[in-house]
Amino acid sequence: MSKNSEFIDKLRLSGLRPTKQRLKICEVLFDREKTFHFTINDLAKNISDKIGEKISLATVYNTVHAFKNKGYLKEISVNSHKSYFDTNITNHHHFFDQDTNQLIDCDEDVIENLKVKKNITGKKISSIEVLIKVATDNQNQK
Amino acid sequence: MSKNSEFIDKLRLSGLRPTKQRLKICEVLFDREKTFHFTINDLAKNISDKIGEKISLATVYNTVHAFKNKGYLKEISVNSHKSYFDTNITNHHHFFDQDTNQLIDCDEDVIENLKVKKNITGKKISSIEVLIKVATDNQNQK
DNA sequence: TCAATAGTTTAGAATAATTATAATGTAGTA
DNA sequence: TACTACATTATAATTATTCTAAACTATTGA
Ligand SMILES: [Mn+2]
Ligand SMILES: [Mn+2]
Ligand SMILES: [Zn+2]
Ligand SMILES: [Zn+2]
Repeated sequence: MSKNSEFIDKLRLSGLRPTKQRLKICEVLFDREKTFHFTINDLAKNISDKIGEKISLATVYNTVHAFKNKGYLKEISVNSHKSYFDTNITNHHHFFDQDTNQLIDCDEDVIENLKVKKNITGKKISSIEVLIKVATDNQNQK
Repeated sequence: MSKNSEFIDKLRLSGLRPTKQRLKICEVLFDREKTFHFTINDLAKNISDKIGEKISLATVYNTVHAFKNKGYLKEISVNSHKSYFDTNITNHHHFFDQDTNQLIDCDEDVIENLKVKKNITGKKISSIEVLIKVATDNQNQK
C-alpha cells in the first residue's frame, strides 16, 4: 500500500503523528478519484462503513480540524447549521443542491471573469467564493 | 409615528398580526438608514438596548423566520456556526470581516461580470452569492 | 360590545452540532 | 526499554436553535 506510506510522510512532514486513526481518515478522505465534500457526520458514517473499527467522534473532529489547519482540507460556507469540508483545496466555486444538501464543484468555465474591483481599506482578501444554490425546477424559491 | 402604521399595514398585508413584539422588531430592523446585518444575538441585544421591555428569545426567532419567509429578510451564507440575516433583500454580494465577524455589502461596482455559464441539469438556480473574506493585513491567511 | 377563535408569546425543555475535560494509550526518541 | 509529549476516547459541557404547551391577544362577527 504505497498510498499509506505517502500519508505517513505527509503527516510526519506536518508535525502530525501518523496514528492508526489518522491514517484511516486519510484513506477515506484522500484515497478517492473525485473531490469529497462532507460534513463530520458524512465522514463518520463513511469511516464506519468502509472500516470495521470505530473511531471516536472527538477524534474525527480533532483530525478534520488538524487537517484543515495544515491546509489539507477547506471549510466551505453554506447556509446551514453544519460545517462542510472539501478535499479540493484549490480556489474554486460551488453549486449547492438544496434538495440533497450536496456541494458540487463548479468547473473552471462555469464562473466567468470574476473580478473584485474594490476592497475594504486596510484589509486583505483571504478568499473569494461563489455559492450557487440550486433546487428542482418547481416553485422552490429562496 | 407614520413608520409604525406602515409596519402595521405591511404585517397585515402579509397575514401577520401586528403585535407589540413584531412592531418593536420592525422598528429595530427596518427603521434605520443603512442595511442591517445581524445574528439573532445581535438583534436580541439591539432590542433590549433600544427598548425597555424584553422580548422572549423564542419570539425573536419566530419573528425573524416569519419575516424571512415573507421575503423581508435574507439569510446569508457565512462560514460560521451562526445564521446571519440581512435587511437588504436585493441580490447583492458581501465582504465578511474575519476580525470583527461583520458582513458588509458590496457596492454594485465591486463585483464585475459575474456570469454563471452552466448549471446542473434539471435544477433551477435560486441564488448566486459571492462572499469575500477579508482580514487585517498581517499573516492572517485562510 | 363582547365572546369565540385562531394566531402569538413565552419560559423552559429538548435537540443537535461542536468543543472541553481528563484519564488512558501510543509514537518518537534516547 | 523508558520517558515524554502527543493523541484518543468516553463523557460532560456549551451553544445555537427548535419544540412544547400553557397563557395571552388580535380579529371577527353575533
Ligand atoms: Mn438556515
Ligand atoms: Mn467554522
Ligand atoms: Zn469543492
Ligand atoms: Zn447584505
